Parts: sequence; C-alpha cells; structure tokens
Amino acid sequence: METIAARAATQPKKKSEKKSAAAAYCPVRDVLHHLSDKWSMLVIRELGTQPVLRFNELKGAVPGISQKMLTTTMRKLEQNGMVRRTVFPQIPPRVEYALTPLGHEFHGHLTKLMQWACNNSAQIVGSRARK
Amino acid sequence: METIAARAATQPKKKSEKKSAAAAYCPVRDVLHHLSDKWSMLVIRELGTQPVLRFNELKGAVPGISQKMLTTTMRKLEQNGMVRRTVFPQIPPRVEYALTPLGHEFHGHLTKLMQWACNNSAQIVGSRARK
DNA sequence: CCGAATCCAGCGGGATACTG
DNA sequence: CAGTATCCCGCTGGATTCGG
Repeated sequence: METIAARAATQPKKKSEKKSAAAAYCPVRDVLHHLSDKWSMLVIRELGTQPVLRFNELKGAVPGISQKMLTTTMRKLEQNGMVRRTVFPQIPPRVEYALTPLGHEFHGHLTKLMQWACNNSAQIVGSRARK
Repeated sequence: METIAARAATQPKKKSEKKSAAAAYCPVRDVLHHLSDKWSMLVIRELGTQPVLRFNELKGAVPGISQKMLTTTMRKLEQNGMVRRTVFPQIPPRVEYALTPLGHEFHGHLTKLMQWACNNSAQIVGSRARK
C-alpha cells in the first residue's frame, strides 16, 4: 500500500498540469470518499447479515434513513460494485438487494472494524467525557 | 456485535416517545459517525506509518487539507482517544501528535481495509464505468 | 411498493487574515 | 509554528409530493 506522503514525493514536477496537480489520484482516498457517507456502511452491515433484502426491509433495518437517501445510497453502492440490484417487473414493484462478492469482502473487513468499535465504544465515549 | 435490525426489534412499542425514538444509541453508528468525515482516516493512516508527527509534517503528509480542518480533525481525534497531543510551550510553538494504543488498534483494522481498497480499486472504478 | 422530483435548511469545509 | 477568527459557498440529506 502506498502512503500519501510517498505518493506526493514521487510526483514529477509538471508545471501547470491544467489546474495544479492536486488531483493526484489515490485509490484509498477514492474508495474512502465513496463509502464514508452517512449511510453506506450501515447498509452494507445489514446486507452482510441478511443474504438478500427488499427495499422496505432495508429501510426498516436502518432506522432513520429516508427513502431518498436509501435510494441514493443503493445506487451508489451498485455503481461501485458493492451491491447487486434485482428488479422484478411486476405490480406492485419488487426490488431485491444483495452484496456482490466484492461487497462481501468489504463487509468482512468492515465487520471486524465494527466489532472493535463495539467493544471499545465505552472507552471512546469515556475519552470524550474528560475535559 | 449487535445489528441494527436486532436492536430495532427489541424496541418496546412506546407510542409517541416525544418525537419517535430514533435516538436509540448504537455504538457502531456513534463511532462511525465520528470517524467517517473527510480527513480523520487519512490522518490516522499517516500517524500509523510515522510514530510521531508535528503539525506541519502532518499537513504536508495529507495533501489538500487546510490548517483549519487539520486542527479540527486532530481535536476530534484527541477527544475520541485516538490521538495523543503533546504541546511544547516554547517559541516557536511545537506540537506533536501520536496515536494512542486505542488509535493503533483502530489503525490496524483500517490498514487492512485500505489495503483491500488499494488492491480492488481497479474493479471498483471499473464498475462505475459501465452504464 | 419503489421510487423520481422538488424544495430547502444546516453544516462541512475552503479561503483568507490575524495572533502569541 | 501552530493555531484562532471570520466569511461564505456548496453539497448532504431531510421533508414532502407525485408517478408507474
């Protein structure tokens, strides 16, 4: 894995690459940017538990999310190859969501991180209390 | 670890708890909320690589961050027990940042996730291209 | 049932200037 | 050097309404 510092150090000195080469692409930043919104990780968590969920099931599983944000989030996750979206053309409509293999891999890492967060949340919250 | 669904399922059916009991505390959501901003994870990554960094060293290591956001981010990470902040009362000022043991644990999990992100970014970006 | 389309408030966060 | 202090813009995302 490359660090940001290392990447910055290896940047050739092109003068005036359009508008400052601050756009140096970094895969970590890119992936992080697309997953660190308010709902993505929570949705992935639910889809990692349940193998397949319908729209309203997801909505019920993630308290507080609006239809708008759920739709937006699912579309983005689909774009990023994390989620497979299956539409059943019928009345009433039926849409099912499931993690892709890629999504499952991500969920594996995420799960450990969340488990850790759960175990240490007391200490984290405790840190906020002092001063 | 508790899932949101499980937590939601155990919610008693109080009708009209002020304004819907959406405030049900969830440690995962709490921790995620405090770490999924634009810069926190990137800073933690750098501090995981380097054992200790001064303010401007960090600023240089995370391209694009402003002093304002770096200060804000570091204060929040300190609040959450992720980072230890050491001030040397001298002129010119000198402030050093380092991960706490808690921060190192988090960094461990985060590193694996970022490594994965690096290895699969091509596939993720590829997914975005189609349609 | 699963959205799309608006409208709009809040705040994340960038630019800039000042301070000890 | 390592911050504060303002100003202010844009996007996130909540509420609501309409549609197939």
